[in-house]
Amino acid sequence: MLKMEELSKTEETYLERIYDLTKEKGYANVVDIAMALNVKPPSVTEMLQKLEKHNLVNYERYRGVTLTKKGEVLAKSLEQFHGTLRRFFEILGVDKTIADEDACEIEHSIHHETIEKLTKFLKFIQESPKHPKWLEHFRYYEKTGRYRCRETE
Amino acid sequence: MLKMEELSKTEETYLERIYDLTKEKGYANVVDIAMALNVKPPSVTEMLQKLEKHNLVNYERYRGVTLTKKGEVLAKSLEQFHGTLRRFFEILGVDKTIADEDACEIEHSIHHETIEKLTKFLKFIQESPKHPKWLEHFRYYEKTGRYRCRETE
DNA sequence: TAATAAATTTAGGTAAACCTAACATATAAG
DNA sequence: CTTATATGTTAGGTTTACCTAAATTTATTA
Repeated sequence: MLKMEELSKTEETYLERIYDLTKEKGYANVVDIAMALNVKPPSVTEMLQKLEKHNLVNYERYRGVTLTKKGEVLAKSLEQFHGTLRRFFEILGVDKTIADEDACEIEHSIHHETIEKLTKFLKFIQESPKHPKWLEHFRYYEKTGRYRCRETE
Repeated sequence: MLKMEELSKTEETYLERIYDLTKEKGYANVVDIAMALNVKPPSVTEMLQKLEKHNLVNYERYRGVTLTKKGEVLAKSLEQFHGTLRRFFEILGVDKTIADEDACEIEHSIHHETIEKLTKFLKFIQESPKHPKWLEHFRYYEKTGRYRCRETE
């Protein structure tokens, strides 16, 4: 699997934004990255230089940025896990905006093993033949604190 | 609910360690906190001064530390959520050590709403009359990628 | 009780990630 | 094609959380 240990959480966050912008426009520019991350342009420039050192972006002063192959692979796997987390929180009934924010926070701080188990768990509950009923039961429990069906086993 | 927004993640982490040590020995001292958090004593002293400013600990130079009421209430709720997260990861099949580390990382970075939903979800799956069977099915799915029972609904 | 050892604090320094203000380059408009 | 505006970069500064080395205080023990 990918070695992400060497990247800081912040680097990963920038990488994802660059990936998103690149998907939209074919490249990413400083102002847009800054807006997306709620920071000022000089912070972006600084980070781009660091990302380039790590061979994650192709960066030319005063020109836009694109991801290297390595950067893209990493960004994709980050985004995939971000999605997993977000969907999981939404299933739990967390508000969409908050689910997204929390996914964003968490995706950079947990072990790969946990990511994998969570992904499998989400697939399990989403693809389960019992999925719709099961979810209804949870929603009911969530509101009332009681189990809808009492039959055991 | 508690306003945690004003505390940094690091402050919360120290608070929890102090809480643990206090439960064990009645108070916490600098060396033990430093060991538990894998930092050097001067970092602890610095943080204790900060925690005192926030009225979370009773701190006297060269003497030990104890939590204030405010600090204790906060530490308790942090620890409770830590436990919830850890148990959840363990249910998913994550290794105990990793589950604990990840719980520790996450507990300081997500919204209260998410914490609450997760807690309810954990109660739901743990107290469910179907709990043991349900878990078996997940473990089976986790290993084989297939659902054990095929009956729908 | 004086001397040594252990624990704690202070002083001063580093790295990451941010900022503002000033400067440089690129783009667009006259 | 030159100037005005956009965008991007550099220089230098801040904050947080860490560090080492050098005091200082407390505890131990000879």
